[in-house]
Amino acid sequence: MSTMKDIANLAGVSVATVSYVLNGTKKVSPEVEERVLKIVQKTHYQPNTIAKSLRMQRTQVIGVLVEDIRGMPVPEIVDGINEHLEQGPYQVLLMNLRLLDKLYNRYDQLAQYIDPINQAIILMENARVDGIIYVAMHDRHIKGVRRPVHIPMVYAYATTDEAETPSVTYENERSAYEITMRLIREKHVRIALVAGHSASTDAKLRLDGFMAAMHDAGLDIPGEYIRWGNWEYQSGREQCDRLLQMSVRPTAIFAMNDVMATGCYRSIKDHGLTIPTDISVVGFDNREFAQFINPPLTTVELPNRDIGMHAAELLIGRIEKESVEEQALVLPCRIIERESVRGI
Amino acid sequence: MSTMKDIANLAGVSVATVSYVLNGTKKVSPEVEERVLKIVQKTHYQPNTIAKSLRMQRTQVIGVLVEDIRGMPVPEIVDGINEHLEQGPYQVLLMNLRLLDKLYNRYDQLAQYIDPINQAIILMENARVDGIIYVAMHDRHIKGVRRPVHIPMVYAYATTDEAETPSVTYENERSAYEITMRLIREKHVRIALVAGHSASTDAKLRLDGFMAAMHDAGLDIPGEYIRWGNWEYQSGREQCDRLLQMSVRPTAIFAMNDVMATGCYRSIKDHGLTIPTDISVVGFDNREFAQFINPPLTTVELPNRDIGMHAAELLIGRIEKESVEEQALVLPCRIIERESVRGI
DNA sequence: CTGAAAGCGCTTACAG
DNA sequence: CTGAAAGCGCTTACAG
Repeated sequence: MSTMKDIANLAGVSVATVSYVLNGTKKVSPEVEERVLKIVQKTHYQPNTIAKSLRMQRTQVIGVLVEDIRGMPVPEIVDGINEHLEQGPYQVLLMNLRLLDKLYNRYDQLAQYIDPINQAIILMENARVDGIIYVAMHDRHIKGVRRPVHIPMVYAYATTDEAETPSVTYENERSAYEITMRLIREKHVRIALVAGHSASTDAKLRLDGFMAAMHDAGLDIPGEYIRWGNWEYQSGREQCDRLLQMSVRPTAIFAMNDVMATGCYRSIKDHGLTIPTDISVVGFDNREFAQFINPPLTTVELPNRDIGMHAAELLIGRIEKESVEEQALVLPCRIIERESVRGI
Repeated sequence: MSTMKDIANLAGVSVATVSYVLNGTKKVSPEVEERVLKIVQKTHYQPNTIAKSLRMQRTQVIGVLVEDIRGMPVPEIVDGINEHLEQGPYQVLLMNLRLLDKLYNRYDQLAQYIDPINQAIILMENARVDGIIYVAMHDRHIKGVRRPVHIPMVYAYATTDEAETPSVTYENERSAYEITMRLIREKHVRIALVAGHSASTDAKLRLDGFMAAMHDAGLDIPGEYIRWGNWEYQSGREQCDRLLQMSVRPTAIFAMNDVMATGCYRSIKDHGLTIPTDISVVGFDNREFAQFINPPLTTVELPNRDIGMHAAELLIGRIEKESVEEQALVLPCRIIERESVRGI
């Protein structure tokens, strides 16, 4: 691979001049410029980013640290980051903590993985990334994570109380409120909740939203209508079984995620009932399969790509010091109306 | 951030010596070693990877170029790459071509995106990655892509005729053969095919497997039993509708992917029939939802993570010149037995 | 308008 | 066993 020195020799100029014409950082006479450019073309010269980074003390690389690339919202968030980055010169150094299996349904136990997380951050610092985006798998409050020195960091899909560290999440509680209201507006009164794992922040926020909607509508919630699952299919099915064995059945179920909603579908079918004729069901997440199941599921779409785009935007803003924008963005979700809800 | 020079000054030695103790590249007297290490601890010294890369002429970074991070097999393949890389010192520079929407169901049109692909490869070369893994979204034969200079490249989930360029794919045709045989072993005779988009390599390979199995079993395939869809839900539903309106209906359907299989589910339900009592259905891909639908779908699991792991292994092997292993790996799939098949 | 030179932070022959 | 020095490929004051 040829270097600027090669170009300089061939063109009979100094490397400084080559640098000036390549970067347009200084006026250069047209003849010299043309001479240099011709050689550059001929030799297919390509700059060495590493050398440039060392000299400039910035790499134009941002570190993206994901809890697990397979985690539900993660690819879309990363895609959003990439989309925002398409405008600029930044590249992405990806580190995958691979915590999916380890962390699954253990929302309280991120603490024991703080070491590998911090280790990854140190590696990114050593690689001299210009900034870091931490991409979580759950809407969690993260603490104890290393604060990188001299470079900005932003949290996507999670929050932190680290000062000066922006985060981008979504309207978890409000969306639960809205979709519950959706049911209430259809005149449902006996509405049951199939909740996620009780230790998770998501479950708490969605529970709050549900309760608030019911309260605002003046509706009663029998204690036994609140069924705690663990986000998994099987728990959705089992908790729905319980609901359907009650003497006074609910007419609508809010499952806190689409997977558990699918478990409810199964249970309802097993009981010889039909959705939405006999009972309405709504989910949360708008997983791809929500449109494929029978009947297609009304659910809440998360703004995953927007989370990524905004996280990247906040980070770049800090890197380039243009602005220290709002600290904690909370993006709206969208209710996707399908065929699993019917009025009373 | 402190540098080796700082450490050297504080310890009263040369930077060479600091480098020797940090990397263990030369014997150093125990006293000096201890002195240096103490300073390193105290200052929290961390090496500058960029400087090291420039000097060593290798970055220990591998470029991962994905057609789209949201594409079905991609996160798992990337996860496999990461898993293999956990052993070593390599990091990942991720470039996301974001071709999902552009390329969806346009299997013949990769050619028009060759420019951005090659541009991405050049950027990776400039970043001096030690090697590149190209991760495709479809089992395709890729040509015309730039061959990076001086660094190895391997294709994951696709093949190429570029000489010396290894690829890792899966047993597409053979798996279609196997799952068709699965149906035949259950005494099905009237087996229909809901095929993917006719321009895609996947569809061709799976068709070949299907035909071979039918042929080997001495079974007849009425022309109208071969229904061409386009991989999408709606096409699965429509083609299945056609099948069910025939005077002699099939007793089993092989849908070339799980999404179209789900379309078949819908169609079958609409016709008042039941799976698997009235008709058996099998899919391909083992998408997550295959376990959630009613009844759970028998399908083919792709070795996505293994593809990533092997791709990384092949690449590292070439980078470190340990071996020039087999050129084209083709990994086996696994049939996942669930409840959508019944014997006659 | 152009170039000589310093320097980013490392590693590694080479000399002692 | 230790160190002075060159050099990886760039950018950028500084001088002319």
